Amino acid sequence: MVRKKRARPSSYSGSITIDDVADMAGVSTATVSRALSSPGLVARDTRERVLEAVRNTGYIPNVAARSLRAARSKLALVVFPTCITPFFSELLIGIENALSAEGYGLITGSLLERPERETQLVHLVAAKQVDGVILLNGQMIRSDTLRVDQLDVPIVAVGVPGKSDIPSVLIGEREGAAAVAWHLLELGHRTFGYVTGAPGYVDDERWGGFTEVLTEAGIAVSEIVRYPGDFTGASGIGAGLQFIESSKRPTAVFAISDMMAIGFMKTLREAGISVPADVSVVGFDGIEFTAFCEPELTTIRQPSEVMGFEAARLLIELVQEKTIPADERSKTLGTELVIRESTAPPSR
Amino acid sequence: MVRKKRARPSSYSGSITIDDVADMAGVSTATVSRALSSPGLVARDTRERVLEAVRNTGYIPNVAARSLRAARSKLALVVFPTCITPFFSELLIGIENALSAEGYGLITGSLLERPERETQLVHLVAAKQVDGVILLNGQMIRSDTLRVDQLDVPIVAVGVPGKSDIPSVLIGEREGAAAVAWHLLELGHRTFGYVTGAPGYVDDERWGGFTEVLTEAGIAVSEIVRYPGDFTGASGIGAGLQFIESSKRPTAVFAISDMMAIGFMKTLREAGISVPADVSVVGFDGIEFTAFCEPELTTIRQPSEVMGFEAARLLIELVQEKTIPADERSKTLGTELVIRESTAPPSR
DNA sequence: CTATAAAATGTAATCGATTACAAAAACACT
DNA sequence: AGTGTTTTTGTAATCGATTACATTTTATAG
Repeated sequence: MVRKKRARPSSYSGSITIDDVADMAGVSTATVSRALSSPGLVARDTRERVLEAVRNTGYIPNVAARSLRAARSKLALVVFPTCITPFFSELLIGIENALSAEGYGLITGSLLERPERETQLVHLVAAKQVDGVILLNGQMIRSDTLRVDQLDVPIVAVGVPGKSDIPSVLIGEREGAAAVAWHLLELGHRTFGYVTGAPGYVDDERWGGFTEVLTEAGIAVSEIVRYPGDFTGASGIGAGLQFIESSKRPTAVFAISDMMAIGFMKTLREAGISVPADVSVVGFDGIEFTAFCEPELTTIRQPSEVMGFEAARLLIELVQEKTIPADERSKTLGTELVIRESTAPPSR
Repeated sequence: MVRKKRARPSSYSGSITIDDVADMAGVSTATVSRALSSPGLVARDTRERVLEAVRNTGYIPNVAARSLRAARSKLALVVFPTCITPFFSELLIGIENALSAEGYGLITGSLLERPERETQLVHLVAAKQVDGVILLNGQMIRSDTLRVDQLDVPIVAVGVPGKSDIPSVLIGEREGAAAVAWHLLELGHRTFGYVTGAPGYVDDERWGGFTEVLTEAGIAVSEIVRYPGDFTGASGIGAGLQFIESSKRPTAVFAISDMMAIGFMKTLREAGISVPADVSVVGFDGIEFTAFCEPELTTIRQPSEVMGFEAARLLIELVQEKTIPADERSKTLGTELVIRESTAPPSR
C-alpha cells in the first residue's frame, strides 16, 4: 500500500492534478503518467483503474508542467506572409486539421508591416515554446537577428524556394503554367500577355512553364508582352491600364494570381473591352471569388487545404522522427485547370 | 558575495537559463527575474548589470517554466467559426497587433466541420493553457461538455449576441442597416427586398434597423420582399433566382452580407437584369472584393481590423485587471456607408 | 548617532508533470 | 526450489522560472 506524501487538500485547490488521480486510483504519479502517455508500460487492470480515476476527477494535464519537463510543447508556429489572402485561410484549415488530429496546437504569427514582430516570432522558436515551424512565406528565413533555419527546430515551408534544403510542400508550378499555355494554344491563340508576380521563385517557375510550352509551339519569348504585377488586385488594375494604352494587344493574357486577373478584367470591362470575346484571361490560385466575378475566371486551382494538411503531416513526422529520408522530405502536389468563361477562341 | 549552488555547466547544456544570467551579473536568480518582470523593484545599476548580462548571454526565458509557476501562459485562444471568410482574416490581423504589442501569443482554433474539435479547444482552456479567449462565433458557448463561459477564464466575443453578459466588441448593426435604408430612400426607392442571413442576432438587428427607417417613411414591413440566405455567395445566387422568378420585383435589394450581394448581382446579370439601372443592390461587411465586382458594390464597411484590435485590448485588460466597470466591458464601433456603383435612383 | 522605516537582495520552496533509477512482483526454466 | 528474466510499479530528482519570506543595506528622522 502506498502512502501519499501530499494529503488531499480539503479545500478545493483550484484544479485537479496528477496527484489527485494517483490518490484515487491508489497508484503513484509515475504510474498515472505512464498510463496516459505510454499505456504499454502499465498492466491492463492498473491502466483501467487509472483511466477510471481520470474520468471521475475530470483531470486534464497541465501543459506548462509537461512542456517544462518533457521539453516538448505540442505547439507549432505558423508564420504568415505580409498580406493575408483567402488562399492562406484555406491553407490554415488544412494545417489545423492535421495538427489537431495529433493533439498539436497552433500558434499563428503574421509578419504584416511590423518588422519587430519578426524578432518576436523568432524568439518563440528560440525559447522552445514551439516544437516546429510552418513557413507560409520565405521572408523570415532571411532574418538577421536569429536565423530560424539555424535553430534546431523542424521547419516546413509551403510553396517557397526549392533550392533551399528546407522540407517543403510545393505544387507543380511549371506544370500548372504549362497547362495554361496548352489551353490557350488549343483555343487558337498566337499572341500572349503575362502579368508577373513579385519577383521570386513562384514567378520564375510559372514564367518558365508558360514560355517553355509556347516556345515549343513556335512562339518567341520576346513576343510575349509582360505586364508588371505583385499578386495584388491593385496591380492587376495597373496591368489592365497598360494593356489598354498599348497598341500591341495580345489576344490572351495569363495573370499569375487570381486577384490580378480579376483586377485586370475589371479594367478592361470598364474600357469596353470584352472578355473573352476580345481577350482571354487566365488566373492562378483558384480562390472562391473566381466563380463570382464577371465573367467567371478560368484559373489553375491549387489544392490549398491539402497543401496545408500535408505540410503539417510532414512537420509532425519531423518532430517525432527527427530524420526522414531525403527523398520524402518534400512533396509536390498537382494542380487543376478550371476552365470557365474567361477564355475562348480569339476573334478574327 | 554570493556563492552559486549550481556551478556553471562546462558542457554546453543546450540553452541558457536564468542561472547563467545570474552568474554573469553576480546576482541571484530572484533579482534577475525581478529585473525583467518588475524593474521597479531592483536598484538602477543592478538592473543595468542584469540587462547587460541578458544581452551577452542571449538569454530567453523559458515560457513553460514561467507558465507553470506564474499560472499565466501569455497566450490567448481565438476561436473561429465554421466558415472562414476574408472578414475574419482582417479581424485576426487586428487581434494579433494588439496581442503581440503586449507580448501575448495567439493560438487559433477553428471549429469547422469537426465537432470533436470543440472539446479539444475547451480543454485548452480548462488546462489553463491560455489566459483568455476571443470568440469569433457564438457557437462554442453552447457546448454541452464544458461550458467555456463557466470556466473562470476571461472571454471576449466579437459581433455576437448582446443579451449574454460576455464582454463584447460589437458594431452598430441597426445604425448600419438604417443607413442603407436612408440611402435607398434618398435615391427615391419605394419598393424593397431583403436577403436574410442565417437566423440569429445579426440578422435580427439588421432587419430591425432597416425596417424601422422604412416604417417611418411609410413603407409597410409586409411589403418588403424577404429572400432567405445564410451569408454565403451560393445563397445569394439562390436569392437572385427567386427574384427573377417572382413577378413582384422591388427596385432596391439589401443583402446583409457582401458575398450574398455579389452572388445576387451575378445571377441578375446573367438574366439580363441590369444593376443599378433595373435594381439597386447593397451589401454589408465591406470586404475587398466589393471593389472588384461588376458593378462595384455599395456596402456598409465594418471596421474589421479595429474590431479585432479592440477585442484583444479588452481581453488583455480583463486578464490583467480581472474587473472592469460594467459599462466599459463592451464596445460598439461605428460603420461606414460606402456608396459605389450598385445603387442609383429607380428607373421609372 | 541611534532608531526605525523603506528599499534591495538573497534563500529556498514551489508550480505539476516526466523519467532515471531502484525495487518488487511475476514469470520461465532447469 | 533456485536462479535469471521480464514486467510492473514506486521513489525522488528534475525541468526553469517565480515569489513568499528572511535578511541585509540604505535612507529618514529625531
